[in-house]
Parts: sequence; C-alpha cells; structure tokens
Amino acid sequence: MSRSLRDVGGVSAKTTKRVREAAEQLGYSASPAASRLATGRTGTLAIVMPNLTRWFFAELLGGVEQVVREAGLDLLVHHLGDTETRRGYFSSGLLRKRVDGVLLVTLALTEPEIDALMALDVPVCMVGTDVEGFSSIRIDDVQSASTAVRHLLNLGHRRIGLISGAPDEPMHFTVPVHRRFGYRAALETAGIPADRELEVHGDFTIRGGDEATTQLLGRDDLPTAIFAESDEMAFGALRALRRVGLRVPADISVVGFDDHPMAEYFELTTMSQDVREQGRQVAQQLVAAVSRPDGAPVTRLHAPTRLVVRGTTAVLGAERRWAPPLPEAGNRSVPGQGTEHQGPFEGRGGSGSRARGRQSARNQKERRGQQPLAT
Amino acid sequence: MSRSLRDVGGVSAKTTKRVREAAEQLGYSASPAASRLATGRTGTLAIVMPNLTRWFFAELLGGVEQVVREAGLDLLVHHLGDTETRRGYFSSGLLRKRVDGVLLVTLALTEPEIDALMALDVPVCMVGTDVEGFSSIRIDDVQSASTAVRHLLNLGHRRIGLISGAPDEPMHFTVPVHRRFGYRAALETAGIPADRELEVHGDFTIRGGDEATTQLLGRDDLPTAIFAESDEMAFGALRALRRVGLRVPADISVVGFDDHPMAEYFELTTMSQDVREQGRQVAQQLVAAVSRPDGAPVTRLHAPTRLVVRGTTAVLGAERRWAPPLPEAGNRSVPGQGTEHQGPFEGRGGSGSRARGRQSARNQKERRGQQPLAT
DNA sequence: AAAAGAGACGCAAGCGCTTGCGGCGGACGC
DNA sequence: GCGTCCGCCGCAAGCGCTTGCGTCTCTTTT
Repeated sequence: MSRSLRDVGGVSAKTTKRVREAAEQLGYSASPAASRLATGRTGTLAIVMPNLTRWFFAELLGGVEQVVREAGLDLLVHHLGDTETRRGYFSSGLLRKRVDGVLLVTLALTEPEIDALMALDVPVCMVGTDVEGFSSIRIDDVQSASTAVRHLLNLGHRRIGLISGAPDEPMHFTVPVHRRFGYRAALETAGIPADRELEVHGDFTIRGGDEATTQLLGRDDLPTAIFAESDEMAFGALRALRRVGLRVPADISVVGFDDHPMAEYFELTTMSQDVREQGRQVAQQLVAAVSRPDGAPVTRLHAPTRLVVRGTTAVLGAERRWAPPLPEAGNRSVPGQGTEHQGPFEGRGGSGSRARGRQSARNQKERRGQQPLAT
Repeated sequence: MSRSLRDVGGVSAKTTKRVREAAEQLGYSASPAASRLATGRTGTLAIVMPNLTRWFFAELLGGVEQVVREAGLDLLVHHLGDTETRRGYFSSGLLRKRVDGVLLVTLALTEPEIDALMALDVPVCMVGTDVEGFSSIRIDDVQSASTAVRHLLNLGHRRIGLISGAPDEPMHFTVPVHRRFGYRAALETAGIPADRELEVHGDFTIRGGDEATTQLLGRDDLPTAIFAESDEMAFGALRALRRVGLRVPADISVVGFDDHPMAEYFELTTMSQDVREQGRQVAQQLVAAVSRPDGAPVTRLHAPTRLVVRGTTAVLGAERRWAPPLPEAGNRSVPGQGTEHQGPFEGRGGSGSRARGRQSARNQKERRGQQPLAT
C-alpha cells in the first residue's frame, strides 16, 4: 500500500510497520516512473551550467549536489558549452516535464529564454546573475571589483591594468561586465581618468591571463598594478610578469578574484568568495520552492566577498620581492577572518600611503567582511 | 500518434510530417514519465563519483556529460563523499528503477556492493578501476608509475621518495595502491632495495603533498628525487622544497602524475593522461550498452599515458636551477606527441646517464606513447 | 477486373503508482 | 447493550504514454 510507504496520514501505525517490513523484505521500492506519472512531480532538479570543469563551477556543483541529495531529490546536470548547444535549449523539451525546478548558473538570459523558462512553470533559481522575478544568489561583482581596485589605489597605485573576461562572450556572464564596471567606478571615484589601453581580455583562463598581460606589457606606459577578474587569469599574469623579469609586488602588484585554492599557494591577493556555500544556499532556495506548491516567495540573496591580502600586492615603489611558492613566510591570511589589514607591509615603518591602505582596508572589512548572507 | 514522433517504422512519411508539424505547433512533447512507465526505459544514466571538484573528476564529468547529452540521455550525478553516504548507497533504492545505466568512477567495490549493483540489472561501466564482468576504462597505473620512476632512475637517481595517497582510504582508489606498486616494482627491477622510510602520504591534495614532503625532509638521508602520485601533491612538494631552500631540479627532482593544467605552469614533469577522453570513451561504452537490449559485450579499455618531461627533473647532480612560473623557456612538451626524449638536459653534453635516459625514454615512448585506446 | 498481399492507421490494453471514495470494523457514548 | 461516529483499509479510476493487433485501404498480381 502506497500510503504506508510515504508519510501520508490515514494509516495506522501497525499497518505501516507491517507494510514497511514486507517491503524491506521483498526489496520493494516504488517505481519512480509510475509515481511521477501519477503525481506529476518528478523529484528531479536540473542544474544548467556553461562550464563544468573550471573551479568555480565544480565547486558550486559540489555545494548544490550536497543539498539536493539531502533533500532526497535527483540532480540532472546540463552543460551549455557553446552558443550552438544553447540555442533553443530552453525551448526544447529537454527540461519540459522532466524536472521540478531549474538552477541556472551564471547565465545571462535573453528575453525569449526567460519566456521559455517561465513556460516551464517550475521554480527557477539563479546563481551569479539575477533576473526580475526569480530567486537568486550572487556576490556584488561591482562592489567587490571596486574594493579590489581600491586596495590597489590605497597602496598608491594609479596606473592599474584590468584583465577582464572575453569582450563579448555571448554565452554567459554578466560577470565581466560588472567587474569591469566596478573597476572603472573605483578609478573614477579616485579621480583617475579612464584609459582603455589598460583594459585587456583574458578569457578566464591561465593562458588568457598570460596573453593579456603580455599585451599590457607592450603598452607605452606600464601599469604598476593589475586587477584580474579571476584568479586563473591572475596566475597567467604572474607567469607572464615573471617571464619578462618583472618582480611582484616590487615592480607590479597583482590582485585576483575568487580565492581559488591555488591562490594561497601563489600568495595571491584576491577577492574571496565562498562558492560552495553559494551552491548550498541556492540549492536550499530551490528545494524550498519546489516543495511548496503555493508559489514560493522570490528571494534574492547577496553572498559576501572579502579582500584577502597576501603577497602579490604592495605599496607602490616598495622593494619587497615576491617569491612564488612562498619562501618561508606562511600565508598571511587567517582563515575565516577578514584579514584585509594584514598586508605584506605589515610591521614595517608607516608611510602616507600605508596608513591610507590600512585605513581603507579596515573600512572594507567593516563594510563587506563579515556580513551574513542576506538580501 | 506516438509512432510518428519517434523513429519507429510503420508510419507513412506524410503522416509523420503532419504529426510532427502539429506537435511543433502545439509545443507538444511526450511526457517522459509516462513513456518511462510504458517502456521501462528511463533515458537516464547515473554517474557516481567520490569527488566532484578535484580536477580529475570535474574533467571526467565534462567528457561524460558531452557524450551522454549527445546520445539524448539525461545524466544524474551522485556524489559519494564519505563512507557514511556510501554505506548502503548501492542497495538503497537510489538507483533502482531510476537509471538505464551506471558509471562508477574510481570506486573500488566490496562484494556486497557488486552484488547490489548486479541486482540493478542495468549496464555498469567503470573508470579508474575494473571488476570482473564490467566494462571499464582505466590507465595502467602500475606501468605508468613505473615509467615515471624509471625516468628518475634513468637520470641517475637512486634515493627516490614516494608521495602516495592516503594509507587506507576506505572510500575509493585502487589508484594509490597500484601506483605505489609500480613505484616499488621499478625500484626493485633496478636492484634498489626498498626503503619504506621514503614512502609518505599526502592525500591527493596540495597541502597533503606539502606536509608529506616536509616529513620526507626530516629523514636522515634525503631523497634526490620525489615521485608524487598526483600533480596536486607534486605542487605541494614543490612548495615545501622551495620553502626550505632546496632547488628543483638541481637539488631534487620531482615527478607528478596526471598532467593537471597547472603542471605546465610549474614546468612539472609528469605522467600525462587524457581524462576528458576517458570520460568520453566510457560514456560511449555505457551508451552503447544501454541501447542494445541483448546483453552488451564487456570491454575493458586501457587509456594511454605518456611521460611529459618538463623542468622539474634533471640528471642527478646537475646544476640547472628550476625557476617556477617558467623564466623564459616555454613548455618543452609538444602537445600530442610523446616528448619523453626532450628532457631539460636536451642539447647539453652527453653523459652516461643522459644516454641511458634517452634510450629508455624512447623505449617508453614506443611502448606506451602513441598506442591507441584498445584492450 | 477481381483477388491477394502489404502497408497504414487506430483502438485498447496495459505500465505501476496515487488518491478519492465507499465500506467495514472498532470505540465511545448514552 | 445498542447506536452512532470516526478512522482504516481496499477498490478502482485514472496519469499519458507504448505497442500488439485488427481493420482498412491502396497496390500489385494473375
């Protein structure tokens, strides 16, 4: 009897027990296909991602999978690798009647795509983007990028290069747009005229970061600092700089974005975000939305970021030499704490820019550091 | 009419067309739940992995997803993160009646697990392990590890440390066992007595590799070379070595395993394997097995590996200094070719051990380099 | 031109579950 | 002790597809 195996009421405890035992003994379990047909619920969620292997996406998937599994649902993974695959994906029957909810990862949607998605008539949540009417979680890319750049400004840097995402990747990503915007905004606020010569494109890969940096090095007036929109690109930048003999951070400072596990290794100063946690949270949103039949409330969360200052940034003109794979000093970041004020210049004599650096960093911490996940 | 929408015969071309058009216009698509119930086929495959985020697994997932999607099937991702989750996983109804096939990734199965798996009565393929009676793809871990160690031996090294996986990780992995075996076999063949002092454990992480190396450095008699069973652990080793001021490869050579994308960056000599391709192949196996109702033939493929010599290995006693994030020489590996004979000592004066190095490397290439995927 | 054959088409019987509903039995009240 | 009410249980009608089979029509053969 179906009623006994689920939690539905109307069955006596003793019958339930009897049925359960019999089921156990026979190794019986309800056919999901039949129960789907009868109930209309699939017990399945889909996650749609533009990439599976890059750190951010793999990490996110990890967080999502955990929550979805704990909720007893299945997780379908869909990879929208190229424009080709994406074209018509949402309107194709690939999601129709197959899933109870959809999780979209860093996909900026077009109007028809949004329509197709709504036609699915299931809850949809997003991470890394947000669209009116859908629940989502994301970091504040603009603010975070500004913070990273401000860190460089506070160290006295004025010529700051930007390694951005692909110029017009059609696939995904409001991300590069927002981070670039944050970069420009920080400069503008500091009264520094924009210089498009300083903005180059890696494509979120090491190689891309390397090439972008090489490009930057061909400019007339070298930047004294570089902000890369991802750690991978920052790694590429470090390689390129090292290749030409530029010392980091003595000659040039570098800031990344993400806090990739390797960032610690490279002592890379970076904007840290907890991607796995974002995955968990958005999965919880979706699970909750799916399980309540009365329309779920739309919640748009902001995940915190925090600046983690390590060894690749220093006061303009400082003579400290960066030695990759840390020479003997450990990582200066204390896990779980905002450590923005522990720069590589920690403990050395004060200077104007240093003081400003600390000051501002503390502000940053107060503003963005420990704040809990909330709208 | 159902027959028209699928490829099944018995319908005239004109009717088919008419039906298809009508379906298109109405936005109709068959309910998968109902068709599952009617046919008993779910159109879904499951991939079961002990880890989602580490490079190997993410990369593999990428390859699998691609093929599965192209075959028009759905992919369910199951993560068996800990022993807890794993206990009873196979006998639970989580796979029962839910999938047409299962893909097991680097999971060494216990007898009851194998039984539960067979009771599922669906095709099962494995990657990274093999079990009698199941199709699989894997590299030859023993041979590959031996090759890596032989490379070091050929360079004149005699004290070679091993950074292995966790000593007895219950979860997965025949991998560390096999690679350790290959390491020992190579030494034995070379007539070098085993020294368990030289075998330490990282747990396939950077940190683990770092700590393991540190341990190694506390031994009486320092090794002149280290073989790490994964690139991640090799990265950790490089860090640890650098921290204490040991020069790579002048003072100590390091070989990794996998050819992680970062390996090129570090100029790490490593055993390369094409993980994505393995994912594709095993997915093809599974898709083929699923689509033919008459029991599918069991095929056990071996994926090739090849030694990629970069900058972290050198002839014993050589004075060349390793400068991480490569100074100016690019990666010496030519993609798509066995490049075993292009060592860092390429083009320098010949020596006994160098000659032997080339000789043997060439043998290795001939033996393992270009061989196509085949049993 | 009529009969035989072949190919299309449509009907209806499931696939295995969920769920509303009627019936039956036990418990409680008078 | 009997009547009433409540709560459990089991029956059966779908959920929307697939598929075997009977019928019908069109083509081919004699």
